Parts: sequence; structure tokens; C-alpha cells
Amino acid sequence: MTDLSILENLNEEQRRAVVDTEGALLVLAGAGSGKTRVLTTRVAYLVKNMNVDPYNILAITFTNKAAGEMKQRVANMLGESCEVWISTFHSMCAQILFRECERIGYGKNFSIYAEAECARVLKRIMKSPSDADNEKNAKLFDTYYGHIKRIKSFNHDPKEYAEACIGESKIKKETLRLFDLYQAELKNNNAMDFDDLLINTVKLFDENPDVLERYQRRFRYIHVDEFQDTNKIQYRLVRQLAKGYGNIFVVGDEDQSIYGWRGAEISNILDFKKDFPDAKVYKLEQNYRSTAHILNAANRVIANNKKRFDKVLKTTKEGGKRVEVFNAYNDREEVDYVMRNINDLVTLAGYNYGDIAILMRANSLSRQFEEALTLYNMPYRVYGGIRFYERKEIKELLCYLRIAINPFDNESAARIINVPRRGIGDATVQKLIECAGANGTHLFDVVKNIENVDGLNAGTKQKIAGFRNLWLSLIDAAGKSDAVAFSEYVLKASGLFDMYKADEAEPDRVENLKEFVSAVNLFRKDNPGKTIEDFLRMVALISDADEIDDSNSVTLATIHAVKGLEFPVVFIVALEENIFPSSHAVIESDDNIEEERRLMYVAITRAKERLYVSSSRCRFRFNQRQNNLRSRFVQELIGNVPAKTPQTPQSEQKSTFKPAYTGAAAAKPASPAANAVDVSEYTVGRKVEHSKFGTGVIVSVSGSGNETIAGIEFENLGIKKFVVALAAKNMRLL
DNA sequence: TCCTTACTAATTTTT
DNA sequence: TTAGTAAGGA
Ligand SMILES: Nc1ncnc2c1ncn2[C@@H]1O[C@H](COP(=O)(O)OP(=O)(O)OP(=O)(O)O)[C@@H](O)[C@H]1O
Repeated sequence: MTDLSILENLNEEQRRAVVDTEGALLVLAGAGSGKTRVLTTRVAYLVKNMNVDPYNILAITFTNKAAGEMKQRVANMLGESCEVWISTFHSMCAQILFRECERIGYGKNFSIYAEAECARVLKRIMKSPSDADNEKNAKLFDTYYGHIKRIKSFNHDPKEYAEACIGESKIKKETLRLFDLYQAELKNNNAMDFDDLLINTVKLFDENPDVLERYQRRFRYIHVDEFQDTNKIQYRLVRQLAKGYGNIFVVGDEDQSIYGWRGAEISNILDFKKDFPDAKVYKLEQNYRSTAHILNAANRVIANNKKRFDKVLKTTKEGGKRVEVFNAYNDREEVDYVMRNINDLVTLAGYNYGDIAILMRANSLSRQFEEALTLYNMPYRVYGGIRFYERKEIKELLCYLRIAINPFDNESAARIINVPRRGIGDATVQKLIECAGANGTHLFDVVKNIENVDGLNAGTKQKIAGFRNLWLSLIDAAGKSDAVAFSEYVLKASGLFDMYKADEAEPDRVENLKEFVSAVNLFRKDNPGKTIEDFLRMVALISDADEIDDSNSVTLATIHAVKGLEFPVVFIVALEENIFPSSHAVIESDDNIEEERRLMYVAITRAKERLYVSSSRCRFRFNQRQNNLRSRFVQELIGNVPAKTPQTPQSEQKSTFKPAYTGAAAAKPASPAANAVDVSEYTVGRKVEHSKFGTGVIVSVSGSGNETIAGIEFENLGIKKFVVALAAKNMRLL
């Protein structure tokens, strides 16, 4: 008898999609209807009930984190570790190319360039003196870079794109010229950007039928999650692989397509039915995530889009709290509104900080919330913005590691040749690069034979010779030692460690470098047999969303970063025209507004139990006051139903919250607890014991009365700032 | 030639 | 608030 227990957690329509295992299938369903759950269960079902070898299954997710979680879930269902290939498109391509890159003319250990590196490559090209006769003022960098990136991510033919999309003929010509130079430079560096990973994999398969056949034979069952956000090349890759067995299962929701600006094509969904004429379409109509109020709000908003299929999405959770709408007088009042509600949710309604997310359109909007959360001593994490592996000191260490593994990587070498300072300045580096270009070799060759290079004085040559010896020793070490020993060696030998250790103004940097080595250590423990090359590949593909963990902290993130996630409580903030929808979308076209609206739909549908949407009539941005209208999406969300717009926010019981910014707006008698604190006791040098952070010493005091803020330095934790009046209950003076 | 200092300009979303 | 550049001093 077959064990059907893994189907127990599914409804009837979900179950049908899971057990229909052969051929092409498309699951088209709204947010929170269990698409990901269906896909995950299907993978487990194939292994457990259909006796499919896990080796023959592929599942594509949108983020590495989603891949990790899916692996975990499948393993739980199977009761054994999951051997299925589950990863993002980019990660899959990187792994395939890593093995097969010689077939398309790349060397082993090619580097993977993120946005910042790509931009540096183009900047360097545009700056090179041999290019001086051409028009290339700095203002146009964004234009050219934008065009080049768009050509690649939309998989356009460069010439056709230039003809169709660039008006000015000078720019048209220059874009094409720079495009070729950019491509050649990446190739010369033995490097690929993110788009190259996809493009080159398709190319590999096109040009090498034997390789393609091998992968086709391997992937008998192919799955793609978040199909609405795949781009043309990714879809092409899917078709190539699915040609083998034709078992292709994709799930998506056109209402949640939010990466159109990066080349994602909703039309892939329509094309799927054309490309796989026998494809069966399944619909899921039960939403298991959100309460009725939240789901209705989402449905009302998205109904304003014209380009969509009408679909049904019914709630399974009747009732719940109504959506709260708040229009603040200014941004500070908005921040206070959010803080007050978080405080009440945690102190009165039994929520944890980890249940709460503050979602926004752009990273730059997060700062005031960060400051307030710090002020009130509420734990939080910000996702988006600079990632760990994007920090300056970490990037520099990564460059050293890369040049040891891939000595052709001019870009990385140029970045760190003078870090720490070695007296090899920009002018010299420019000369070296030109010399390499003229001889058709690499920076590495020029540095290696520096004695034979003309046009440099003896002192400079000597400095470069010193760097050469370092570089050679790094290469030598890469071949000999294991990942951990190697990265430790590079950190010390490069001089980075000493340099940042001596930098007292920024003590974090040396700590970050140590943390990097620990990360390598952990990686090797978790993945026995993997090398530093694997680690670098993994690091290059890490995304914001991957770093989201379940520590008990408020999540501060862009909506893009929380795609696919869910939170009991969601705040959507800064809902103003020109912010959300963004000014670009407002100016441009209806299509752009529709994508913004889909983003709003995604934001709303992240909420399980409570949703708060807020805006502010006036906001300080770009160093000036801005008056903004409330976002059209708020009105769409409210619809005809009169929503609650509380003047003074209401909560379950009596709020304990004391706003720091807008005392007048929510004037309440100061709470006795706050009054009871004698702030004058908190003086620099006093020792305190904090219930969470342990003992520390007060190192700064500012403000007065209830606004008094104390900076307290804790062992191993650094300095944290507290509003004494609020935090005193968690502290004891020693 | 290199490095520090001071100023200016610019800020959508990111695998 | 920061990243990138221009100018002036060593
Ligand atoms: N049959 C079911 N019974 C109970 N809960 C379910 C069922 N199916 C899904 N869920 C729950 O509903 C929530 C949403 O599921 P899931 O993330 O798979 O939906 P989704 O369609 O992929 O969402 P999104 O469109 O936002 O990516 C999850 O918490 C999941 O555990």
C-alpha cells in the first residue's frame, strides 16, 4: 500500500496538482494559496511515492534562502536528507558553468561580478586615455551603463535595441562600442556578470548538444517557483532542459510580477501554454495566509490593474482585525505611529518583535525607522542596502582571494593593488593596464615582468615588484592550503588585517574581517570537501532576502526583499505619490504603475493577521521638505468601505507608549514608570546591569528629562543607546 | 607622483 | 548621509 501521508496537509485542488506528475503543468494562483507548498510537496511525492531518484529532480526557487527552506521541508517530509537539486537559476548556472566553462572558452575559476564590479569595469573603460577622443563625460555613465545592462538582462540584440530605444545617434553608436568593450573586458578578466551566467549557460547548451543531453537526461522532472518573475533567458533555459522529458511544473501569479524592470516577462506565462500545447492549468482559490479584511484589501487594490487574468481568491480566515490606515502630518509622526503600535502589539497583544515587518518601497526610507527602533531599544534587522559581503573591507579581502584563484581578474587586482597603501597610485595603475592592453596580456603578466616595462621609474618598479611577490605567494598558497588556512593567510599577508586593526575610528572593520574567516570555517564544516572556490561562488550570489533570519527582531525591508515571505503583522509605510508609486512610474507609463500596484499587492498579502498602512503629508528627503499626496493605492485599498482612520491610535488596552518626536500629537500624561526614573543617576562612568545585554558602562549622556539618552558600552556588544526613561525598567545601576 | 582634505551632487526596486 | 572628485601640500 502506498503511503499518502504527505498529501494530508493539502486541500483537494492542491492535491490534484501534486499527483499529476507527468507532462507540462502550470499552476496559476493568487497570493498565499499554497503554490510553494504544492511545489515542495510534489518534489517529495515524486521521491517517496513515485520512486523517482532525487538525482533526477530539479527545483528552481527565487532566492537562495527559499531554496534552503525547500530543501529542509522536503527532507522533513522524506525523513532523510534531500538530494534533490534545489537552487536559484543563477546558482544553478554558476554550478553548471563551473564544471563546463572550458567548452565556451572560459577558464576554470572564473570570477562572478556583482553590480559594483561591473560598474567599475565600465568606468575604467570610459576613463582610459586611449579612449580620450570620444565623448564620455561622467554624466553619461549612467546612460551607457543602463543601456548595456538592459540589453543583457532583456536579452536584446544590441543593434536592434540601439535602433529602437536610443534616439540620439551619437549615444547609439557609443553604446554599441562600449557594449563590445565591456563584454570583451569581462571575458579578458575571465569574469561573468549575473546575466552572463544565464546567457553563457544557454550558449553552452546551444553549442554543445552532448552537454545539453546530459543535463536533459538528468533532469527528468523540472520545477520553477515564482514563474511570473522569470526573464526570457531563464525561460529559454527551462525550455532547453524540458525538451528532454517534457515534465515541467511551474507555479506563478501574474499579479505578483515585480521584476519587470529587470527583464522579467509576465508573457512567459502565456508563452508557456503555447510552447507546451498540452500543458494543463491548475488554479488554487483558497488563501491560507491572511484574514478576510487583509485579503479583501489586496483584492480591491489589484482589481485596478487591467493587464491580468481575473481570479478567485477566498479566505479561510473570516473576521480578524480591520486594516488600519493612518495619514500623518509629517514623517516623524508617522514613525511614532508605527513605534506606538509596535510597542502596543508587543506589550499588550502578545506579539513578538519577530512577528512584525515594516515594509517600504525603497531602502532609503528605512533610516528614520532604524533610528526610532534604536531609540526605543526595540530589536530590529534591516534587509537591503549594503550586505555583509558588500562592505569595503570584505570586498577588498574578496579581491585578494579572487586574484589568487583567477589571476586574469584585472578588475580585482586593480582595486586592491594599492590597498593597503603601497605607493602605487592611480596614474601608475592606469599605465600598467594600458601596457597589458597593448600587449594583449593581463595586469598579472605586466606585474610579473615589471622589470621589463618601460616608462616607470625605479622606485615605482620596486614597489610593484613587492606587490608581485605578494601576488605570487597568494597563488602558491591557494594551491596548497585548505580554505580556512588560505583565507587566514591572505588576510594577514595582504596587510589588510593590520591596516584595519590600526584604524581606531572604525573598529567594526577588523571584526568583520574576522567574521569572514569564521564564515569560511563554518562553510567548510557544513560542506565537507568544498573549496574556497565554492565559497566565493556562494558569496557572489548571496542576496538580501537570503540574510533574513528568524531572530526575534522587527524586520525592516523593501517589499522586493520579502517576496514569498509572510508575517503576522505588517506595516506598509511612506505610501505617498512619487514614493509608492515611485516618481519614475508616475512619469512613465501605465505599465509601470501596474507593476507598482502589483508591488502593493505583494506587500499587503505578506500580512497574516494585522495590516497597518501609513503615509505622511510632509517628509524630509534629499535634504529638503517635500509635500506629497497620499498614494492612490491607499484609496484603492479603502474602497467604499469606511475604514478606521484613528486620530489617536487605538489599541487593545491603554497604550504604554511615550512618543519621542511628536509629544503634542499624542499628548498623554507621562507614564508613572517613566517619571519614577531619576535620570540624573545616569552619569558617564556609572556601571549598569541590563537584563538582556549584561553589564556595561555609561559612556555618554545626552538630552534631558524623559528624553535623556545614555550610550552604554557592553562587553563584546559595543555601544548601545537607550532612552533612559523607557529602558530603565530593564536596567539596574550598580 | 601620491595622499589628504574639502566640497559637491545625488539617492527605486536587485538575482 | 555618503560616494566621488578636485585641488593643494608633501
Ligand atoms: N492546504 C493548506 N492548509 C493549511 N495551510 C496551508 C495550506 N496550503 C498552504 N498553507 C499555508 O498558507 C501559507 C501560504 O502558502 P505558500 O507560501 O505556499 O503560498 P504561495 O501561494 O506560494 O504564496 P505567495 O504567492 O505569496 O508566494 C503558508 O503559511 C502555508 O503553510
